[in-house]
Amino acid sequence: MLQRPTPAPPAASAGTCPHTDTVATFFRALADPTRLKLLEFILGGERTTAECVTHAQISQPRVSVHLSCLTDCGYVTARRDGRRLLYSVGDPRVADLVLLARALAADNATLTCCPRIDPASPQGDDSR
Amino acid sequence: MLQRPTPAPPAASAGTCPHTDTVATFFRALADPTRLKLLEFILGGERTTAECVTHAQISQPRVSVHLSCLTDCGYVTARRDGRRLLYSVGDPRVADLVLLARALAADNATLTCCPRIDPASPQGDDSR
DNA sequence: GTGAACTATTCGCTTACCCGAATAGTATGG
DNA sequence: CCATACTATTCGGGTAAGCGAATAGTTCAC
Repeated sequence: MLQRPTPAPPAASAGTCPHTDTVATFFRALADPTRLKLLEFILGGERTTAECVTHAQISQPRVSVHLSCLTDCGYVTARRDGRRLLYSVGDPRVADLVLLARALAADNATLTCCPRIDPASPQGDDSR
Repeated sequence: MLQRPTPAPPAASAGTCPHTDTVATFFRALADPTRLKLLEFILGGERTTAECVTHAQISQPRVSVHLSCLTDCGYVTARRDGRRLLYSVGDPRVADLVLLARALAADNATLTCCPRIDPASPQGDDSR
C-alpha cells in the first residue's frame, strides 16, 4: 500500500530533499554505533542525559548532540523534569525497525559484513 | 590504503544478538542515497549491473562497489547469467525494513530532519 | 542574587567514505 | 588464442561527520 516511491516533490522547496535522500538520512541517524546504542538504551525506558552519558561512555557534549539528532529525526522525544531532560521513544515502530535490523544482521553476521564500509573496527565490545 | 579485504570478523556470538557495532554497520549500508536507491531498484526485480548503472546515474565502478557492499551485508544476492550478474533480494524482511523506515521518515519529513547530520541544507535556522 | 547542577553549542582536528578516472579481471564468441 | 563485453579493483582528492576540549545557556537550592 505504502509501497510507492511517492510522486516525489520535484525539488521545489529548499535544496534537495527527495524521498530516497530523506530515508537515507533517517538510516544514517542509526548508522552510528553511539547513536544506535543510545537509542536502544532509551528504548528500555526513559533516560536522562546523564544516564546516557554513563551508558555511552563518551563526553556529555557528544551525547547531547547525538540525542538532539535522534530527537530531530523523530526517534525520541524529550521531556523536562526540573533540571533534567528525560528522553523516551514515543513511536513503537522505532523498536520494530531496530529489531528487524537486528534480526537481519544476526543472519548475516557470519558474512564479511561490508568490508567496503568499515574495513577495520577499532572497538567491539558492548555491555547489555 | 584503506579499503583492504579484511581477513575475517571476530565472529563472536553470531546468530543470536549481534553487537551494536554490527547493526550500525548494517544501517550504514542503507544510509547512502545511492545504495538505498539501488536496493529499492533491485527490490522491484532482478537487475543486472548495467541496469543499476543506468538507474543510479553514477559510474559503473561505483555501482559495482555499492552492489558488492549490499551483497556482503546480505541485502542482495548475485546470480551469474553468462557474462552478466543478476542481483536480487532474497530476504523479504529487507523490503519490510525499507518500508518501515519509509513510513517513519514520512511522518517526520516535516521536521528539521537531523540538521546535525547534514547541516549543509539551507534550513540552517534553529530557535531553541 | 549567587553558586551549583545539568544540558547545549562551538571549535579544531582527524578519520571514514563517496566520487571519478584509470586499470585489471572474467566470461563468451570467432 | 584473441577480441569483445561485462564487471571488479585501485588511486587520489574532497567532503561529511565523528571525537575531545572549552564554553555558554538553564534551572534549582540557598
